[in-house]
Amino acid sequence: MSQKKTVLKPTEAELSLLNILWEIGPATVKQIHLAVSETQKIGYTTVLKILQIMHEKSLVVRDESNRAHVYAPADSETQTQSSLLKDLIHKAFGGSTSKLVMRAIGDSTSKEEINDIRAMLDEIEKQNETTL
Amino acid sequence: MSQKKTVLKPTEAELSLLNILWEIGPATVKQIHLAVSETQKIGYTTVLKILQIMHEKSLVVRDESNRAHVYAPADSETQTQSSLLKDLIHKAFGGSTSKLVMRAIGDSTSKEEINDIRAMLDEIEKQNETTL
DNA sequence: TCCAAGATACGATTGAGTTCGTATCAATAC
DNA sequence: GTATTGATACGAACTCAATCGTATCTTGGA
Repeated sequence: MSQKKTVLKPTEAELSLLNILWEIGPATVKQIHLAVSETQKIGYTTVLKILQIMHEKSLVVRDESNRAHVYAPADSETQTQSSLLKDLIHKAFGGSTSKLVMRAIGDSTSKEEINDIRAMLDEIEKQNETTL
Repeated sequence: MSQKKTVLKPTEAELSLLNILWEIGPATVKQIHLAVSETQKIGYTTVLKILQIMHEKSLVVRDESNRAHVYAPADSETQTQSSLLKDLIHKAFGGSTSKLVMRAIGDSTSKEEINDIRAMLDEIEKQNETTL
C-alpha cells in the first residue's frame, strides 16, 4: 500500500483543462477559461470549480500568492499519457502493450505516421544495443 | 449526422463483462456471473442489470428464445478496441496516433514486444506497396 | 393443478462528475 | 472610507454509473 495513488486518472473535463495547461503553461482561471472557450461553451465558474476539485485531488498545484490563483499541472503530460495508456491496456487489451500498438497501427492509414513509428523503433533498438 | 452513434463507449463495468463475452462467447447471465466472479466480487442481479442496460444501449444483443436469455457482444473486440483507442488519441494525444504509439513503445521495456511491432510494421508496408 | 426453483424486471440508494447561480471576499480608485 | 470591480468559495441541481434487495414471472415436475 503506497501513499501515492500512482497519479490518479483525470476525468474527461479535467483532462481538457490539463491539455490547456500543458500547452500554455501555468495560468489563471481567466486565462484557462478563455483558452478552453475557443473549443467548448463552458461557464467561468464551471472551470473554476473543476480546477478547485483538481486541486483537492492534487491533479494541479496552485500559487495563491496573488489574488488570481495560478494553476499548473501536478504531473507532466507524458506521465499522464502513460497512466491513461496503462489503464486502457489493462482494461481493453488484456494487459498487452503490443496488442494496443498493433491495433493503433492497424487503424492508422497515414504512411508518415508509420515512418515516424519505425524511426522510433530504430531509436529504441540502438539504445538497447549500447546498453548490452 | 448519422443514425449510428459510431459504437458508443462502454463504461468500466460494461467493458469487464464484454471482455468475458469475447472470451467465452454468447452466454447466459449465470455463466457470465460465474466467470466474472473469478476476479471480482459482484452480485448476480448487478450483472443482470448491467447486461440489461447494455442491451438498451445496444452494446449487446440477446436471444430471448429460451427462459435464460443469451447475451452476445454487439460489436467485435477489435471494433471496440479501435473505438476506445480513437477516443484516447483524441482526448489525450492531440489526435496523433503516432504520439500514442510512441508513448506506448517508450513505456514498454520488452524486446519481444518491440519485435512484434516491427513485424507488424513490415506487414503494413508490404501491404501498401502492393496496393500502389 | 399447483408449487418450488430459477430466471428476469423493477426500483431505490449511493456516489461521482458536471454545471452554474449566488454569496462572499478583497483590492483599487474615487 | 466607501463603492465598484473582479476574484474565489459555496452549495444546489441534474445526470449517469454501479450496486443490490425485492417483486414478479415462468415452467417443469409432483
